[in-house]
Amino acid sequence: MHYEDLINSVKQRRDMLNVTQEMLADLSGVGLRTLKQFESGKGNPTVETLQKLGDALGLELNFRVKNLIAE
Amino acid sequence: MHYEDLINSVKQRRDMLNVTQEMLADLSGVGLRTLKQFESGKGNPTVETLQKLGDALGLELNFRVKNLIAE
DNA sequence: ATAAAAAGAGCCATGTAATGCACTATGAAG
DNA sequence: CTTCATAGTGCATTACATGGCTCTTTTTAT
Repeated sequence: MHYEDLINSVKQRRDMLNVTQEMLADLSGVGLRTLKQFESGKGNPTVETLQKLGDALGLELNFRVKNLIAE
Repeated sequence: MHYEDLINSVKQRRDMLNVTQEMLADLSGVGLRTLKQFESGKGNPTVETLQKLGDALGLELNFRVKNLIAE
């Protein structure tokens, strides 16, 4: 999963739940500015930021073994 | 997946591949100091750092929808 | 027991993530 | 076209992640 996929996971999930950036910022405890930067692809967030967002959205961050065959 | 699970994913995978911290630091392009901090649970790495480590170990970072029932 | 390898920690400099505030851009509804 | 909600950007500040160096601790092998 590339970085953009992480971004899209958050965006899509947020849209699916009908939550605005402002609401998600409040719910997750992540600053609105930080969330905006993340979603617009500008940042290099820390794992803590990702986990806060994930927690608020019911997503969990994990490492998966890559499938080398079906890239 | 909690933060410790991310750490353990890297440690276990590194051990499985018989790679030292020093080797992984070189392979991934992550500083040895940073890797040591991460594995010893001290840090709050950026997603870039996690992805570099993942790339070198054949792991990919992703968001999964949480299963609320079987926590 | 001891030596070598690997892992962890302190110190420090540099870069940048996080954040608030104010402003702009985009988009939808009237 | 205007208005309102939502999303994106510039700027400045603070906090901390990164990474090299050195030293200590732990683990492993002989």
